[in-house]
Amino acid sequence: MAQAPADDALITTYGRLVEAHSHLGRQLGRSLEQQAGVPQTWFEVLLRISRADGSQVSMGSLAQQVALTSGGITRLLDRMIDAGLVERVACPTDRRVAFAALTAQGADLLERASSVHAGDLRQVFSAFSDADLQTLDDLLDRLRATVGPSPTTGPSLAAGGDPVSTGPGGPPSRRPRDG
Amino acid sequence: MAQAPADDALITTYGRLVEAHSHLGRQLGRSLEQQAGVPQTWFEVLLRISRADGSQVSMGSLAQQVALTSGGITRLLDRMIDAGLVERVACPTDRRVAFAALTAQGADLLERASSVHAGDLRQVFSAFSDADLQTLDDLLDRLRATVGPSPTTGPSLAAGGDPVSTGPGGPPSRRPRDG
DNA sequence: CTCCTTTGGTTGAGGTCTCAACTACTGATC
DNA sequence: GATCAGTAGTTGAGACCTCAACCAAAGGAG
Repeated sequence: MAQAPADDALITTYGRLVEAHSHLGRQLGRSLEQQAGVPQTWFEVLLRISRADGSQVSMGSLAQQVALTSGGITRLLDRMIDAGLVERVACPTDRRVAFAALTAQGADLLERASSVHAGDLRQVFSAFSDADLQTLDDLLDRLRATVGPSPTTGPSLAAGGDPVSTGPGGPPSRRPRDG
Repeated sequence: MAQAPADDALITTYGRLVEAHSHLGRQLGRSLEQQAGVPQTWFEVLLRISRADGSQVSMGSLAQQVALTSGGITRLLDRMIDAGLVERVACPTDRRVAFAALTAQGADLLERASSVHAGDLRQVFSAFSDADLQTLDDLLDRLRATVGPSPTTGPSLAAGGDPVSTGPGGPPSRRPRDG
């Protein structure tokens, strides 16, 4: 385990990121679910759709934004459609493409959930100054930029208009480990 | 969505954190798996065990550190034990407790994987100055601190075993950083 | 010592995701 | 216009996780 202390520090820094995200995510997700009745994944989808240009996004773009594979997004949307929150809209210019759009009910729920989420975040960030937040935004953006969003099986690029950016795709492939 | 722009900004900031984590995580996980043959979850576990006091951790503590429920950690360990990387060690003073410890093979794998991981991280952070890293560490620590470690089904709080960082909650951590 | 509450961990049932194979459609080439 | 490679999305099988019920041991009260 004797590695350069600098490497160790990097690993630890990354560990901080992972922990910050997982702890926050768990807490915020729980709150969202209890107070607004929406799983955090659903909220994420609703938000992305509403922020997209024309309030609709292709499945592929959505998949990238929420870090799911195309297969994953298909089923997630299926469930949300069953719940009456979103609907599939056929693309008029490319019949392969399916857009996701909010229903009135979905938009309504998003609004309520956003309010809850914002409240939670205000608490979480209560000890952060505007400068802190700005710095954090900057660092996270740079971090995000180092690696292109590289999820998915399928789509390659997203259409614009997302809250938190979009970008080119990356290489797939993976080997499962048998147990 | 008539909400205060400040709220909107917070939501977006949090979105950045989520994205930074998910994109990085996916990429690093893939690399780890391809180059070292370890799923990133396993790596995380190996690392936490090795860094724990006495190179052993209780299941509960481990569960918290990797953000899994107790049920989840039980099975994860089962798989890793099957693979010969870790072993369960009975606690001599409390027969309810099971410790996880590395086998020689596990320690070996960890060492190789750490090297891969550190290399990846060096690339990821290549555009970050020492000051940047320090700032990032600080911000993430503060973020982590706003919410206590979340409850995982079962254990309420674990003994010791600070995450992956240098010091337990207290003062903002000092990072040993050298070229 | 016995009862009872609390805590650590494991197990069964159910849910969501990834991977890989497959269908449908587009656009380029001949 | 027919062919073929590439792209968008869906679907089946398998992996992994969470929730909740459960067992075993520890610790305090009577």
